[in-house]
Amino acid sequence: MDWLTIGEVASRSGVATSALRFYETKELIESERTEGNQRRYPRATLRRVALIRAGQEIGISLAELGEALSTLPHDKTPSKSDWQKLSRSWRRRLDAQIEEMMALRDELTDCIGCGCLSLKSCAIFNPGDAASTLGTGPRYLMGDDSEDAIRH
Amino acid sequence: MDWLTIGEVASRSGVATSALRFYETKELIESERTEGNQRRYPRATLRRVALIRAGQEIGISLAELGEALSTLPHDKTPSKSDWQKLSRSWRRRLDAQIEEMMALRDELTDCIGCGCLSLKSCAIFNPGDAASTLGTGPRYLMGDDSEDAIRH
DNA sequence: CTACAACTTCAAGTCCACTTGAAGTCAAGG
DNA sequence: CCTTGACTTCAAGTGGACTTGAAGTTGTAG
Repeated sequence: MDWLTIGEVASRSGVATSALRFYETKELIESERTEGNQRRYPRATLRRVALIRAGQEIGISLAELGEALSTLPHDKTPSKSDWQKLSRSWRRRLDAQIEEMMALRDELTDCIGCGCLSLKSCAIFNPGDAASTLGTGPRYLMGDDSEDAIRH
Repeated sequence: MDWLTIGEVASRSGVATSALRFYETKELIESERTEGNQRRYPRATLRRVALIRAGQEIGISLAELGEALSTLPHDKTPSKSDWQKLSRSWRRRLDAQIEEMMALRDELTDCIGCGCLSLKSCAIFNPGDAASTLGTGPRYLMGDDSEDAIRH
C-alpha cells in the first residue's frame, strides 16, 4: 500500500487541507504519521472523502456521516454490502427530498397559475408543522379578512 | 387596517418572536410602534413571513430574500405581477434544484445497481468543480491503481 | 390597583463547517 | 548545507440564522 500526503489528498479530492485536518478531528478520516509527525493517508481515504462530499450534497451533516462511515474500514475498500446499505439509505433520503421539492414546486405552480394572493387555497403559505399543531389550516396563517385577498 | 402584536404574528406564522425581531433588523419586515414602544405589524406581514419561510425552503438566504422582498410593499398585498415575477423565478430555481438532485439520485442508483466501488464509471465520486478545473476526470479523484477497485 | 404575561433592548451565546494566522518543523532539490 | 515549500499545532475568526439571558417596561384581566 502506498500513502498519500495531506496535500496529495487535498489536490486529488478537491478538499482543502484544513478541511481534511478538520475531518480528522471529527474522526471521519484517519492517518498514520511519519517519523517527522506528518500525516500519511491510505489511498482509500480518497474514496472516503468522496463519500463525505457526496453525503453532504444530499444534506447529511458531518456528525451523521461520521456515524455512517464508522462502519466502514478506514484503510481499505468497503465491502459491497457495506456500500449497498449506505447507498440505499441515501437513496431513500434523496427520494424523500425530491418528493418534498416537487410538492413545493407544484404548489408554486398553482400559485403562478392563479396569480392570486388570497392564498386560502394556496398550499405554499401553509407551513404545516407550526400551524398544523394548532389544527387551523391555511387561513390561520394567512389571516381571514378580505383585505388580504385579491379576488379573481 | 388592524395591527398584530409580535406574539400574534409569531403564533400565526409559526416563527419565534426572536426570529421576527431578527428579520426586522435585516429589514425583511417592518413594524409601527405603539405609544409604549411595542411593535405592531400590518396583517400583510403574515404573508411576508410565509414568503420568507417558503423561500428558505427553496434554499434562498435571508439576504437574497431581503432583496427579492424589497420590491414588495410592506403594508399591503403585493400586486399580481409582483407575485408572478417572484414565483416564476423561484420556480426556475426549484426546477434546477430538483434536476440536480435527480441526477444525483440516478448516479446513486447506478452505484447500487452495480454495487461496485471501483467507481471509474461512478459519477457520484466525481465532484465536478474541484476536479474538473484540473481537467482530469474521475480517475483523478479516485486514483488509478487496481488496489482501489472491486472488479465485476 | 395590582399582578402577571407580554413586551422592550442589547450583548452574548450557539451550531455548523470550516478558514486563517502565528509560530514553528520537515523533506527534497540544487 | 541551504533554501523553499509543504507540513505541524493551536487558538481564534467567519458567516448564516437565530436563540438566550438580563434587566427593565407595557398592557390587560381581575
